[in-house]
Amino acid sequence: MPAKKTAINKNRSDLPPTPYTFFEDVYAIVRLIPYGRVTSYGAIAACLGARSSARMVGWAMNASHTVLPYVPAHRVVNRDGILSGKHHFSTPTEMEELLRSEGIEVRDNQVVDFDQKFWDPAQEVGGWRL
DNA sequence: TTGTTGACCTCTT
DNA sequence: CAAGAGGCCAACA
Repeated sequence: MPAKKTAINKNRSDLPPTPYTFFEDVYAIVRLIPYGRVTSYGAIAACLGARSSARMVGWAMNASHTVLPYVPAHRVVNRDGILSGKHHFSTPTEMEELLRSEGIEVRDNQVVDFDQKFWDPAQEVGGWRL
C-alpha cells in the first residue's frame, strides 16, 4: 500500500496509534549507523517514507538523550554534513570529540569527506518496515 | 486551547 | 543560480 507522506504514524496500520512510533523508528535507524559513519536527518526521514518530516527527526534526536539503549546522535548531521546539533549535547564539543574518536574528521563544524562517510539508511535497511 | 518553535528538506520564484 | 516559502508534527508556553 502506498504510504502517504503525511501523518507518519497514522498510516501505520500495522502498529498501534502510539504517537511515539516515529521517534522509535528514528532511534532504531540511528542505532544501525555503523561505527565511523554518519547520515543525515533527511535520509532517515526518507527511509521512513516521510521525506518532508525531516524536522521531526531532529525533534526525535532532541529526546534521544533520555532514551535507552544509547542512541549515537552524534552520527546524525544535516545534509551539508554540518554538526547542527552540537549545541544540544552536554558540552558543545562533545559531538565533535565523539566523531573524531571514530575517525571522522571535523573541521569548522563540518564533516570532512562527508560523501565518503555518509551512510544511507535506505541502502542498508532496504524495505525495512515499509 | 491556540500559537510558536524547532538538531531540516524540497520545491518554487 | 540564489533566495524565499512551504511543509511536516510533537512539545511547550
